[in-house]
Amino acid sequence: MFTLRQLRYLDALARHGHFGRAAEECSVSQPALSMQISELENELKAKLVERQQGATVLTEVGREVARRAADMLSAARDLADSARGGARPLSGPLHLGIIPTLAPYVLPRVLPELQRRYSDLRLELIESQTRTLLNELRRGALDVLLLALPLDTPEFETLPLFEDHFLLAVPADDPLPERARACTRDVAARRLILLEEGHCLRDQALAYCAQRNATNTGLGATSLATIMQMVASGYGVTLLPEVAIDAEVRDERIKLLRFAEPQPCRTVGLAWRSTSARKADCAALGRVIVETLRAAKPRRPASLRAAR
Amino acid sequence: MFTLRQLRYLDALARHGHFGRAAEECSVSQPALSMQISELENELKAKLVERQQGATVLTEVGREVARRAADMLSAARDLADSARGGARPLSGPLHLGIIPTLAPYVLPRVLPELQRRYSDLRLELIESQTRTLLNELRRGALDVLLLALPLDTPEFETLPLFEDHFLLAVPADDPLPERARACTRDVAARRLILLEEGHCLRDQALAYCAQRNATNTGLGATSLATIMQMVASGYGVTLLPEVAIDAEVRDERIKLLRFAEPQPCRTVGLAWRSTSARKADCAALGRVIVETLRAAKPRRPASLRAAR
DNA sequence: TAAAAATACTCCATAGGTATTTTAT
DNA sequence: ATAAAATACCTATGGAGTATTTTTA
Repeated sequence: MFTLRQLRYLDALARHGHFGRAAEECSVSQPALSMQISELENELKAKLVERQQGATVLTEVGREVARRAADMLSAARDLADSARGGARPLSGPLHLGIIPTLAPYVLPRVLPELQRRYSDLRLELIESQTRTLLNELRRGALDVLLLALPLDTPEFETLPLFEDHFLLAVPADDPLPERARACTRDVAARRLILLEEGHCLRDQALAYCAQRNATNTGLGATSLATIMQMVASGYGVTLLPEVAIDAEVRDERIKLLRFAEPQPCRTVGLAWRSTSARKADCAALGRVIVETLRAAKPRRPASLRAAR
Repeated sequence: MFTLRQLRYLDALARHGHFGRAAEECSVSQPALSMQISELENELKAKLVERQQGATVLTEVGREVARRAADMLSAARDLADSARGGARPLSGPLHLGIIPTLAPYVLPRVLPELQRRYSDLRLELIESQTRTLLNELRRGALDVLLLALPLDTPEFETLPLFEDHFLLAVPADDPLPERARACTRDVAARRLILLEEGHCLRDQALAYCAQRNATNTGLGATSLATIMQMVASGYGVTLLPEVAIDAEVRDERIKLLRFAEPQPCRTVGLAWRSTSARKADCAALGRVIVETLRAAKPRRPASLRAAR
C-alpha cells in the first residue's frame, strides 16, 4: 500500500511541476523524492508523471490521483487538529488568512485583544486575495479566513460577523453638500477609482454602481491607501468601506458621504473547511472580532469631513 | 507525522476493541500494533485508548480520530481505484453487496451474463441487510450495493434500476378469486407473515399495509423461501416481490394476486460512495442488470396460480 | 491466576543521503 | 552543453517478529 509520505511528495510535485523544487519543499533530496514517486507508481500500477520533456507534467491519471492526494492530506491535517480535542479554544498554532481590504484595518484592533485573552495562541497570518486564500484553505495550509461573504463555493462553512457599509469618498472641494446622501448617479458622474482586478472590494463596488465597463480608471490601484491619496489629490472618487475610515481618512482634502438607502455594503465573516477540527476556534475568533470592533465604536460621524 | 499504517491499525483497534484481534486482522503481531498505536498517540500528543480495564476502549478524542481515520482509509482506497483510471469498466476486483431479498433472485440471472460480457471481472459478493451493507460501503470494504432505494443517507450516490412490484401470495384454497385485485383490507383480514426485523422488505410491506403493530406474526422468518413454505401450508399470506416469483412460487398450493392500484412496490437500484473512483463500473453494472432482467421477461402472468 | 497489553531485543526492509550517470533539449 | 531526473551505493531508522515482563481483573 502507498504511504502518506508518497502522497505529500506527489502533492508537492503536482504543484511545482519539478522534481528538484518539490524535493526542496519537502526538505528531502531530489533522488529521495524521485524514488518515492516511482514507488507510488509501482504501487498504483499507473504512470503518474510524464518525464519526456524538460517540463515535468502529470498524466491524466496523475492529476486525478494528485487531486485525491491533496484531499487526503487536508484530511490528515484536520485529523491531527482534532486530536488536540479538549484543548481550550484559540490555543496553539492557528493559520489565519485575511483579504487586503480588511487586514490593515481589522488586525490592529483585534490582534492585541486576541493576544490578551488567549496568550498561548500562536497566530500565523497570511494576507492575500480571496481566490488564493480559498485555495490555501482547501489545501489545509490555512485554518480559517476573514473575508467578504458569501462564497460561491459550497464546500466551506461560513460565519457572518458584521455588515461593512461603503461610503463615498470625494475630494473636499467636490460640489456635493457635506450632509448629502450620495447615489449611483453621483458616482457615475465622477471618475471612479478602484483596486486592481482580483480584489473582491472592486467587484462589490462595481456591482453597486452597475458600471460593468469600469476600466475607465486606467490602472487599478493596489491599496486603499493609494486610492485615498488619489482622491485627496482630486483625481477621482472611490467607495470606501467603513472599517477603513479611521485608518485611511486623515486628510482634510477628503470628505465622506453616506449613500442613500439601500446603502452598498459587504458582509464580513469567517470561513473554514466543513471538515475542520477547529470550528470552536473559529467561533471564538469570530466572537473576539465582533466584540472588539463593536467596542472600537462609536467612531466620529462618517458623513463629516475628516478633521484632525 | 503519522502514517496511514497507524490509521489502519487504529481503525482495526476501534472496531475490535482488542489489541490482539486488531493485530490479527492486520496480519501483524500484537506488539507491532501496540507500538504503532502508542507511536500515533505520541505523534498526536493525545491519549487515544483507555487501557485501564480488561476491555480496551477508545477515549473521546480517540473515537473522533478513529472516525476521521476511517474516512481517510476509505479515501485511500478510492485513490488507489482512481489510479486504474483508463482501465475499461468492470475489470479487476469489484466488491458488491446485495440484500437477501434480491441476491437469490437477481444473481442467478445476472452473474452468467456479467461474466460473459466482462470476463476479467473479479466480483466479490457479500449478502447482508441494508444497514450492514451501508456501513461496509462507507468503510470502503464494498464498492457498490444492490438494494432497495431510497436511502436516508445523503452521503451516497444512487442509481434506480427498476420497480419491483409486490404481489399477494395466498394459499390456493383462499376464497379470494384468482383474478381479483387484492387490497389492504384483504391483507388485514389474514395472518400476514413477514421476514424478521432488519429486512427492508418487511418495512416496505408494513408501510403498505399500515399495520404498525405487525408483531402479530409471532416470529419473523429468515428467508422468503421459508415464508412461502408457510403460505403453502396455509399458515398465512405474504407480500412477495415480483423478482422472487420464478424462484419461490413452484408450489401448487400457492396462488398469487396482483394488488389494486396503486400497487405496492420497491425501487431496486445501486448505491456507491460519492467519492468512489468506480462510478463507471457502477453504471455499467446497472446497465447489465436492467438488460438481463428485462430479457428474462416475459414471465408467465403473475395473477395465475403457479403451475409447472 | 489468567488474559491482555507493554517492554526488550534482534533483524531487515526501506527511506534518505551523496556521488554519478543518463537523458533530453 | 546544460539542466533535470534516474541510478548506484551506502547508512540509518523504524517497523516487525519472538520472547518476556508487567498489569489488572
